[in-house]
Amino acid sequence: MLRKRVTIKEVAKKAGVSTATVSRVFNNIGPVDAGTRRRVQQIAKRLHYTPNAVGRSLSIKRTDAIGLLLPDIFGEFFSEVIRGADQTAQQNRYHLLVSGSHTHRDEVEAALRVMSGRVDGLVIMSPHLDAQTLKTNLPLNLPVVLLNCFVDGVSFDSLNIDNFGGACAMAQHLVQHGHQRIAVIKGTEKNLDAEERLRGYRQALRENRIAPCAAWEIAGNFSETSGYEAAKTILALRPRPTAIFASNDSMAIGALSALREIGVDIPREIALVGFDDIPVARFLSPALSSVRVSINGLGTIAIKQLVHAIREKNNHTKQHVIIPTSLALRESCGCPKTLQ
Amino acid sequence: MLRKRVTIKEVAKKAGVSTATVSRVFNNIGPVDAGTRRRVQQIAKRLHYTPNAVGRSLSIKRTDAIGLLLPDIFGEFFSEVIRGADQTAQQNRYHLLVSGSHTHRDEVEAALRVMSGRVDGLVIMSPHLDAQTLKTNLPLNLPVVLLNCFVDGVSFDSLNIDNFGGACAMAQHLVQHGHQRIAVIKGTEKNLDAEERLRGYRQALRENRIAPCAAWEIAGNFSETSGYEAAKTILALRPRPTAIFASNDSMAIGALSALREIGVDIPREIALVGFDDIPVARFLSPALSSVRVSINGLGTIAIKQLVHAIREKNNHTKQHVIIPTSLALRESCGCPKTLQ
DNA sequence: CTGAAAGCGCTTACAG
DNA sequence: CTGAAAGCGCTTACAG
Repeated sequence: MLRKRVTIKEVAKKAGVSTATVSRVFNNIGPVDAGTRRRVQQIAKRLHYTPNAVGRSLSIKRTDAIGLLLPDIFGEFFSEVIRGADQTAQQNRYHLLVSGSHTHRDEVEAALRVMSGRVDGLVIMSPHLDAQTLKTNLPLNLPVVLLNCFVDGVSFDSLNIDNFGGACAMAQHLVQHGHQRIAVIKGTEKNLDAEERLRGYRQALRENRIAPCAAWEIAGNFSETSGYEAAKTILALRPRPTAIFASNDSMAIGALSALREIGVDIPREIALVGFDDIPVARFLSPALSSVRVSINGLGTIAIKQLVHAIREKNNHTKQHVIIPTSLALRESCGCPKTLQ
Repeated sequence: MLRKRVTIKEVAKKAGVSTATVSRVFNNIGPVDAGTRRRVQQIAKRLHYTPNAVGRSLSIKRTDAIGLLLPDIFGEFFSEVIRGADQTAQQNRYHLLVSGSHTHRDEVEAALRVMSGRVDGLVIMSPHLDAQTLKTNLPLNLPVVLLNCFVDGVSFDSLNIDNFGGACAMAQHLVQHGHQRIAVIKGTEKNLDAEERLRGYRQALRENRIAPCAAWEIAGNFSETSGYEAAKTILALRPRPTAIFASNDSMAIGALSALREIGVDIPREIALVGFDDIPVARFLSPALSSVRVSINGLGTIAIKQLVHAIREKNNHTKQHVIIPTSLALRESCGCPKTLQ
């Protein structure tokens, strides 16, 4: 039996009051006679009335929700981001709405439009996105924080990982372990994180008078499978590299399984390091050395920036924050076993 | 400079047409003169106009969005669910809105209300939720699919993992390996998955004339840390169990790290198995045996059920689907090394 | 303490 | 091909 959704009107009618009164009851606002209140609540319950958020939002011009736009979601990285963001949103009395898996440009645009009407502000994590696309698809003056995006200008708050610094430090560390032939498994093409990490890697080599070499730079796309494939390619190189720098941990995990399959000893024959330090990294065997980023901190800080922007009605000086990284050194690069 | 959000009215005025025409242009509907269309588009672009989804939704009584309500999000499990759901939603031209980290009952209720107005249907994954709570917090006749929830009755579609069967089969397998003292690390209390898995474990013992023993049933909450703690407790038991059945992989990962820390050989001294078969399980060392569930299949199927419900205006016979499990047998229980 | 009415931003039969 | 007007479900000054 299909019944129409019950609205405030019907409740009002059945209770013999105006919609204004019902609204007051449901928002716990203004003075309402105790008896009236009880009657309205009873009727509402009997009718299974629940206020329609869309009507409400349109009226008050506020949604109390924050949107988080993500690229392809997989692995632990994104659940950590979501977790940090969700917690912080709730602390600030916002609900978090997540939308994911947008790889193609038109998907992103569609998602932007869908989200933009439903939230008071937006955290956007979308690798290749230009300012123009954002401006044409978002309402003027919607508070926005760009997470790991490459967008210049002063229109938006932004938050980035220190990819360059982290990658450079890690590659330096490998050199200090005595490695001279260090292969890198690159991240997704045209992805900002990927590019910066590669740049950091190259910089470290140069600083140590090692010429970067195209043969050592293997394509990858941040997935475990691509790491697996890349490792196989690397193992076939002659002379064989003695260390592998995977541009993220998922690819390092894939590489790890390839190396184990072939029976290569890590770190003795080949050292292996990753980037992100996802929670599972320390539980791998050998425990994976990685560039540590506070992943859920990413979510937390982005939401804090956004909440600030919303409170200021987006009328504030935009902030460009860079999150520092550190090295989590474990067995896979030859450092002593720890569970740091 | 704070400017008000630009609306359809302003575009209409600046373009010298009615709002109806602007609407037609933006929805690519009805006949609009090519010149008029171009003019409207130009003005809209110049003004950075983007249609307000809330106004639209209210008018057409449709949101083209589906909501996914999750409990605490962490680890790979949830990203996999989200991924499956997102993909399937997009295939059906719906946008997926995810809301997570609802543990307390009032948080869940708030989330239900917030979501319910913004979507055309809802997939709800919330371990302990009763039919009454759902009914009072959701609009009558909103299509809902319950994922891994324990709600009786015929009002909602539901989707569950065969937790009992999977756990029973895995415990049987351990017995076949010769284990007589099998400890179990339990999942979160009052969680349906947790209870069913425990029930399956006990059933297997009984079928093999092994008396279930309270000392072997260690508390846990599905997190890595709780698995770590539980393993320490188990190692102190005398006589010591020869196998550990963790109620999910995250806890197995925690247990793994505790065992390695103490220097216990897996599987020789203690066999270890998990549940879920998250992607990283096969990459652990030793590779983790686990009860395999198609996690992203969970998301996929739930969305398919929901889309069907929406199309039928919720006026269909409700379906109760149970997803089967299988055993992914690897090194950690003493089975040969494979990367299946 | 309560209600009539305007308004939030859109869509859509209807009439022209 | 185009517009005036009603309506979607709510909130909120304003008046009483």
